[in-house]
Amino acid sequence: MIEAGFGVSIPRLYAYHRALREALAEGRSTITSTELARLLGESAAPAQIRKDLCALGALGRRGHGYAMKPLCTHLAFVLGLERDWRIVIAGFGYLGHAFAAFITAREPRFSVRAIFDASPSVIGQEWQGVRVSAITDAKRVLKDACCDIAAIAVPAPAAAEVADTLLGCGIHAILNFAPTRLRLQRKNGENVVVRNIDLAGELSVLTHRLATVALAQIEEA
Amino acid sequence: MIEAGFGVSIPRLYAYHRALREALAEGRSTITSTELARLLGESAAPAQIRKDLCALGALGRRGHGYAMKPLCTHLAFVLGLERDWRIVIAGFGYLGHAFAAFITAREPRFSVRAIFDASPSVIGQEWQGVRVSAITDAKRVLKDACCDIAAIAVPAPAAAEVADTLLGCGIHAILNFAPTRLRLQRKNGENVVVRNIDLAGELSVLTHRLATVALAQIEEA
DNA sequence: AAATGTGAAGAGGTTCACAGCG
DNA sequence: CGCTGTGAACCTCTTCACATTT
Repeated sequence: MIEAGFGVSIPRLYAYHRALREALAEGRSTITSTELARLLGESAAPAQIRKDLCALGALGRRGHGYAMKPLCTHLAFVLGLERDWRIVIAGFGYLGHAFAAFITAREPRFSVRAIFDASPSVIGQEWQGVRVSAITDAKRVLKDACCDIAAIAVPAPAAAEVADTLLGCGIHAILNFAPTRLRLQRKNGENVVVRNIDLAGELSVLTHRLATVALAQIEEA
Repeated sequence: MIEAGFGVSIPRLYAYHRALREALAEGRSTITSTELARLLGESAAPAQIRKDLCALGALGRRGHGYAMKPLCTHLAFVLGLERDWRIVIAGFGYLGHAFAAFITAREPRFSVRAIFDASPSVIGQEWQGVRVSAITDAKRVLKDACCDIAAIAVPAPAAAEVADTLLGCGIHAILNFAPTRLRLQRKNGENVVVRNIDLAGELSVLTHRLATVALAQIEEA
């Protein structure tokens, strides 16, 4: 029914979903592609929105626009956001902490069920009722916690090994904050999803632009 | 000399730079596009690397490969990483803290020079010698601190206003962690560069894939 | 012989423009 | 008449294949 590579960008669908959720709170019941585009800002084109939504099945009424509530529900379904998800966090420094706090506060359908850290001073502590364990206990802890998604927020050198351990425990989705492209040996054909969040890489885009603009201005003068 | 949109992806250049820096530590002095691709993992193709590097000016020797040190230096120059950069952090919760700790520990050329927060209990505290101020003091604080790049780690509703304030104080580059696409009124033609880091959006890519795979398996059976 | 530099082919995603419906 | 749905044009980025150079 729903294919993986059907030419729609998932982050974009998520943006639609978020905008709709916010607009729904204001009591509107129907919306056009043009209005939705305006909500999303300059980056969005109406034609793009129509094409995306159309790819999920015709959800609009010509001449009227889209019924917001069904659309929002359907987007949530496609994005997998109508389910609850259990998260394991590997690396409970500031970043792991920040991520835990973020999803707990903001995304009610995500819950942190397991936490790992390498530091003996952190192991044994509790966060919101979840005990921090050593990664060597991963197998035992995850058998009970039954997590779907892992967030890796450990130092770069440890990331690859931690990722392999987690995959071995049945994790199939990874959000990787460590500044390394994880190269996972995709054993026995299981498919694993990884998203990398590369802070230093993003920063370098900014510095590149700043440096380039500065150069251009010098040249101009 | 260096153009902005010359068909090269900056994150990719940054990945090359990082890989080279790591490889340099091992004492090699020359590297081929194929070897570099192997260092980067499955995502990289030798032809792509050659094309990218070629676009920066011919830096290799046919039959031999690329001299690593000059290449690394040149990449750093293009990325703007040979300069020092001053960072202001808006929002000093876990995420702001995590970002501050990350760049301080890992990126010697980036330094946190100003911190803002809305909470009275945080304002007045110090972090590594930097005092946390109220955003209302932005003008005064930033006049002294002279920052280049802002990281916005405040709650979504506050993000747009904070961003505008910072732009008004001469900031031209923003790393935005708030789950909102910032719509900046680009006043008087100044160009501002924004990178969004959308944790919830990245998560939704994972949930989408997990949900889709689960569906496919049900269908199979 | 070996690996770069690069035009040409290809793939993927975006925008256009208009037919089709309500 | 208004807005969706959608094939076609378009554009950007990636991959291929080979001429070129050391």
